[in-house]
Amino acid sequence: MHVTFQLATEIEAALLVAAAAAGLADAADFKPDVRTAEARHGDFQANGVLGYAKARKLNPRAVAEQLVAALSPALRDASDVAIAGPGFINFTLKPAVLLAWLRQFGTAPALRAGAAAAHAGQTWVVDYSSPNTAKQMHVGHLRSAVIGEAICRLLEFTGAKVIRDNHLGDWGTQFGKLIYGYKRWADPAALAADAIEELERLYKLGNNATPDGSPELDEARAELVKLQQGDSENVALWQKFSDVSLAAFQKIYDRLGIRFDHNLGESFYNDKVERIYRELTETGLAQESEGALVVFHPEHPRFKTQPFIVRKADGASNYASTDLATAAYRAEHFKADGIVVVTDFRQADHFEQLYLTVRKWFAAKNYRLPELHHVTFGAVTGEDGKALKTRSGDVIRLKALLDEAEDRAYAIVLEKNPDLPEDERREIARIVGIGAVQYADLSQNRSSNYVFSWDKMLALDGNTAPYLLYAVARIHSIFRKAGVAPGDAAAEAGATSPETAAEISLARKLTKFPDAVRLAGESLRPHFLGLYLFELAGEYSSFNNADKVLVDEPAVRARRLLLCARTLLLLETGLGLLGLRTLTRM
RNA sequence: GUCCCCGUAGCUCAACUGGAUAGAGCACCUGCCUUCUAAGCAGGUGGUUGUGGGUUCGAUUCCCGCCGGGGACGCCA
Repeated sequence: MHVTFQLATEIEAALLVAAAAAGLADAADFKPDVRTAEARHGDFQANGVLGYAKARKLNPRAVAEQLVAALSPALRDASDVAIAGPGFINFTLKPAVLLAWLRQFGTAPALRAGAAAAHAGQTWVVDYSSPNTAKQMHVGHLRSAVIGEAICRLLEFTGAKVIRDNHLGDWGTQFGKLIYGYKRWADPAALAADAIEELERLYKLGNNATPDGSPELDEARAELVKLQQGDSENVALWQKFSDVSLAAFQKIYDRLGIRFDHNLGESFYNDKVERIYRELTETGLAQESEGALVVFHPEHPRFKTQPFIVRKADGASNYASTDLATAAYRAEHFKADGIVVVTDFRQADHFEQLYLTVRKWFAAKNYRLPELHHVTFGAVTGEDGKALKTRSGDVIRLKALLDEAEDRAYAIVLEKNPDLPEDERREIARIVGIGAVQYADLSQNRSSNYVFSWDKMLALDGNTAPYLLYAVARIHSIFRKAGVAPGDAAAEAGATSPETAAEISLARKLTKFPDAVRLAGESLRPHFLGLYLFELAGEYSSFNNADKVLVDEPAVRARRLLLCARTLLLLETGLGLLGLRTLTRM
């Protein structure tokens, strides 16, 4: 039997054929709207009949009956078809079809090939994490990094060439103060021990020593001017700041499984802004206002009066100028088909103005316009809704958060599995602890603020990474005991179609993986995949509890081993797409 | 003042972008380990989806008005 990766798409196509065959009035306008259904209704449901019938003042159930009568024999053989409610068409796949799908998409390459159609041949630039240099990363930097990496992996899996670009905050007035502090108070021993810690201290000293209106502030500004004019000493210092910062960031990124292709920060675009001023002016988009160069958007309720300032009155560039230059660079140099920027929601206005401007600018110059996306999330705050602080008043550092996560996970491992070797306990603690932190951000879809809580971030019960990892570990355990590798062809050879309620329920869930990946990829919301994996792990756990795998009957054993192998494949693949590592034992 | 986001069970969150009886976890209660890992499974208690209208076959979802929380609004990024 032939099955496709996206069964929903296959059913949708069959319904379109049926619409034409049934002679529906303007059948070409009929949109089947097939989606995954709640299990009690079937595997997939077509909702399109309702809207179609309503627009033409037809009885939706009668239209549904016409369509069902005209369905291809292949689809009628493959599924139970039922008309329900006001006019839904429900499709429940037969066990033999479930088995066929599981056999056809039984390997990682097969899954990847099936999913790759969505963004095949496209190049996407993803801009995420983007911390400021010379400062430690804190918990506020976590979400962009975790969500951004998951989006990268989803885009790659769905066929795109992904360019990971860390748009560092590595330019601006703060460097004058940092250089001022560095030249006076730098402690070589502290720099050697923990460079970024020392840079933070020097920045604070520099900042405190240069209050508004002071001659010290003029000196700090002079340092900045020297840097901008290419003074060799200051440029060398700036380079050193960048180097030690990136090295420190990479230690965090390594723990999160992140590696950037480029670190093109604001400094990279600093000399690419003249063109922006010129082209925005010559296309009539920008105008002088109070000495600055600004863009208004007359069609917009607020941006018709709220300016997008692309050049300051003193002639200097700002965030807007470099972001415009960045968009052009990504479109032209990387030939991006899509650009994704991941930041917290407070920058929503800025990006709305930016993208409005880019669209008009590119249209006026006849440049090829990539898809432009701003992926937002809520800010991380303390219990009081204000910026997050520890008891001592400092922000919580990302390193401390990850350390704490591993420590808590280690304590649980010691309690649950004291007999494992120490090395393995540590490895489990790393994967479970970091995974819990990642999943805390990937399991929810909220643009409201995120109130930080250690217990929430490091929760190990319920809808968390450990629950998913535990299901993975249990499946590995079964294969260890069976003495075969997951996916072993001989072990699965005699598999029959799923039969028991738990087998069928699990098999049905497995076939929904493509829909979860599609949904998460198209909407750039990884939590849809997280939700699916959680539900899949739940189905597996129920199955694991209800049906013993390693039984004597060869056909039953084979089909259950197949179900285990596919569950493992999809859980490991899916968790990998979210950026989590998995275990074989825990 | 203008505009944006958010408000769902005691708590933390879902709800496939308008679909069917709004679902999970935590907490609380009842069962299940001589049986592939109990970091688990089965079940129970818990809802006027902030609020009042509107749109329609159908609204947590869209529109309007309130209430509450957060945010952005001319030279920071």
